Amino acid sequence: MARKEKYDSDETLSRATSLFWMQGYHATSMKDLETALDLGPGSIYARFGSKAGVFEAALNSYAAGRRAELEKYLSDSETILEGIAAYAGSFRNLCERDAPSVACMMMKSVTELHATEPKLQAVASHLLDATEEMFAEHFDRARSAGELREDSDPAFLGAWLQAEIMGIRTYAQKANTAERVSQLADGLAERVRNLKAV
Amino acid sequence: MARKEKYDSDETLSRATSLFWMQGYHATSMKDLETALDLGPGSIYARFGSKAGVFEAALNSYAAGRRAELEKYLSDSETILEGIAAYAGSFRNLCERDAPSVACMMMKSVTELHATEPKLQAVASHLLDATEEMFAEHFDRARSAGELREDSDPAFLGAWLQAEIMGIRTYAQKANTAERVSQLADGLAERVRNLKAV
DNA sequence: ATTATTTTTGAACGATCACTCAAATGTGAG
DNA sequence: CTCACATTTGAGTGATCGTTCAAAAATAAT
Repeated sequence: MARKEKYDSDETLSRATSLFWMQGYHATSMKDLETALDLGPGSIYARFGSKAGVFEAALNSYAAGRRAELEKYLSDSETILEGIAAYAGSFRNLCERDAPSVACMMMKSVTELHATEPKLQAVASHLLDATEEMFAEHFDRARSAGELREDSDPAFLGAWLQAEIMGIRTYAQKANTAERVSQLADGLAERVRNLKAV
Repeated sequence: MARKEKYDSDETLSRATSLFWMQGYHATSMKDLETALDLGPGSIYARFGSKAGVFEAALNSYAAGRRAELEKYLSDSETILEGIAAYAGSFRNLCERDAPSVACMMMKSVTELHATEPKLQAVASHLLDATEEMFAEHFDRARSAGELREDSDPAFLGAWLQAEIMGIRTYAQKANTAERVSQLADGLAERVRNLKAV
């Protein structure tokens, strides 16, 4: 029974994510989504309920992708601290990536939607909190493993790392910043490594 | 000859700036502007030419305000480096301010408009560059005055400071971050002070 | 084949979008 | 008082906004 979905739902969602990530919420119209997803408005509303619903799903999918990214750096590194540092340093080539935007989608959303779409802004805010929490947990594990100085504050370091990354990614939105971005990312990675216990 | 303008042009511009700063470019409609400025569409188009024209004027006005702000901290401080540090530290109460947005308007614009309004994005990008340049010049003056270590790179420090501030201001867009923001701003001010020559 | 169920299609809705322009209004010089 | 002119007013432009929904199409069980 039942007709097949025209496209795999993951593929559909990832196209929506690209579009929203690139253009933001308000600048992306349903028409844009219809052409990008190659679906009629009815199909989109049947699956997501509203434009805001598509956005929320896209944002969650984006966050999951970023989570996986960090995990990869951690599992590829000898120590936890080195994993975090490698992740931080990975932003050195931010400007050369062919992503929909150099800025993080959660970050873009939390600033764009603050005054106009409080519910969606809250979703983005919570996802960023979860990311910060994740950073903090890894710092905490590193401390337990004796990699970090005893007087380190993992919760603060989580907030600090998130703010640092936000800074670099926002700075990278300016024109001709590739070189500086590399320097900034290198500097950040070094500061993370300098947290190491003596 | 000629009828008087209904309002002082500075007042008009500052209201437009508040609105765009708060809501961003795409989420702000001409209707919004008409009510906020208490002006008909004809008047607005006569003065600014287009919605983009209003935005550009608002952005320039915003940038001038920020420039003045930094100058104030510098003239109130004994040394140049201390002035910069005081400015950096001033973001400790970012969340308590009653500004239209905790995030910087240039920063919001450069991320929001990248894909959809390249001309306006370029305006924001250039204004941010001018700000970075201003930071760099002050660092350079500080170095010449012997306040900074000889091996300091003022141009890099300008970029670094801008990215740091961007990070804190974006982080502050999340909910319940007032305390963390204070810690981050204090930390930044301290790092600036640590640039001092030994 | 028929039926039940799911999905797609796309025309259409009222609201709002950025913007235009002719007419009204106010102002100071002569 | 009159006239020249800058400015405001606000109705109206066509286009696009997010959304709805009835009808068509596709699938799988009976």
